[in-house]
Amino acid sequence: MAATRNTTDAEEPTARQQAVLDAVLSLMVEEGDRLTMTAVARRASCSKETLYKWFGDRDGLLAATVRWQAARVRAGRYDSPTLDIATLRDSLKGFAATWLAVISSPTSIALNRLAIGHAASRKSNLGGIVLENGRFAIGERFRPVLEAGRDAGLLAFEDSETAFRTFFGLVGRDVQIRLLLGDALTLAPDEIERDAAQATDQFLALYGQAEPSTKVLSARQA
Amino acid sequence: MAATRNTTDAEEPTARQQAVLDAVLSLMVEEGDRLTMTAVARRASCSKETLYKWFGDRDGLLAATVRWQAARVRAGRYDSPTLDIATLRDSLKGFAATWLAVISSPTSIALNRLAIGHAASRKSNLGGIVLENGRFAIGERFRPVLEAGRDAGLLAFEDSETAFRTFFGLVGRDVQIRLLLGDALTLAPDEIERDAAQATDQFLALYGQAEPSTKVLSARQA
DNA sequence: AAAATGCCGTACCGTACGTTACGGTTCGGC
DNA sequence: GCCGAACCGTAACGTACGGTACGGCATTTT
Repeated sequence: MAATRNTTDAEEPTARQQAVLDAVLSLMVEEGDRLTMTAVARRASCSKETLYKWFGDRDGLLAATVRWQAARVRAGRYDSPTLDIATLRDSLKGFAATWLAVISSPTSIALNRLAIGHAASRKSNLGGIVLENGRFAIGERFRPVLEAGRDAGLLAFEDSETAFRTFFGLVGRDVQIRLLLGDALTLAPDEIERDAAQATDQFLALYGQAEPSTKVLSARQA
Repeated sequence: MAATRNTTDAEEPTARQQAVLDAVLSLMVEEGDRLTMTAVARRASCSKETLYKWFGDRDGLLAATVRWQAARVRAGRYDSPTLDIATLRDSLKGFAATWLAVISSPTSIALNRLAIGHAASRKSNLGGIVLENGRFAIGERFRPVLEAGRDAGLLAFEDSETAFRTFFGLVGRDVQIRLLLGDALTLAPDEIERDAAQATDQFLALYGQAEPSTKVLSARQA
């Protein structure tokens, strides 16, 4: 209900158009707010007239950019949710690490800032598109993993959505809001791995079926 | 390090100025992006010249508004962290419920959207002010509660900051980002109570010293 | 070869908004 | 009753930016 447009109602952009959208992304990361149509045209070496012909108006360009970036992020796959605890843990940890890497990337930060600023106005919900391709998309891909874990007797929960929201909170904590507000928080790859592992252990301590006492202890450390 | 200005470097605004800042807040909630100086002057029944004399420029007005709202939210007190488990649980749950109520309030949403949009530009970090008075302020007030719990042998953790960040994640989950992006998520007071209780139980299951097996089970349900 | 199409670069228009300036009004002090 | 300060309401200015129009060049089509 949060998004009115799905992600497939527009055909794939041409190579030249993809170059334009990449220019928008780079400009967004570098200049943040100063994302002006003139600047996009200059960066992409195209005319404003072309921008308007291809994307309709500024909001259309931004929406196309969001979808373009979403298609790129959606690359990761997480099938084969096999049945032993080690594999499940790896799947969870992989999810967590991927998600942390995404939300801490400059592109994601700039994109979310833009969408949030847009949500303040009314028109053309970029926020809905971002939600649909970010938070909700990952939840949708996460559900089969959780339910396979439950079917294998490794996890116990009533509602997979609720369980996922807990995992989401354990993984993200205050990272996204701090980055969005401009905090100079940096996440090195090894930190991401460590935080992902901790969140996974904590999640398994809460929802795992196996004897969790040792997991609880290990989950207590940073 | 996230904020360059503290919250006490400006004297208390006069009653008339507070009325102006309240006008800014109400306008922010209603109009979102369309927060124009002319609109503020009209809403507050004052002249633009007065706005500029009192607050310097638009950013000064916004910064004063953020500080004014922060001073209002900071009202809640959480002392007397006594030593039994029931009181500790109540303190945690009270914290969680207050925080959920804050981040889901229209004022907080509008304020954070504004600050995040501002963080995209460079000048005058509203984001830092919001962080300092929101996320970091509550963490600072939370620390004594956690450490009292540890001193009483009820909690086990090495770093109180890390423990708090876990609690933060368990409480907030995806609520704030969804609301900021415009999702039509509503939190009724009884839902807040329930979610706060669940997050508290989950946190105690992870960090509590007492036998956690029953807590783990109760924390599994939504 | 000529016409057409697609696109770049740039100049231009209209508007929204931050900021300033100014005339008129209220009010406390003498 | 008068003065000056503070403040309201509004008009005016400058700029930034979304959107449009147009001339020129290259590639394709007929």
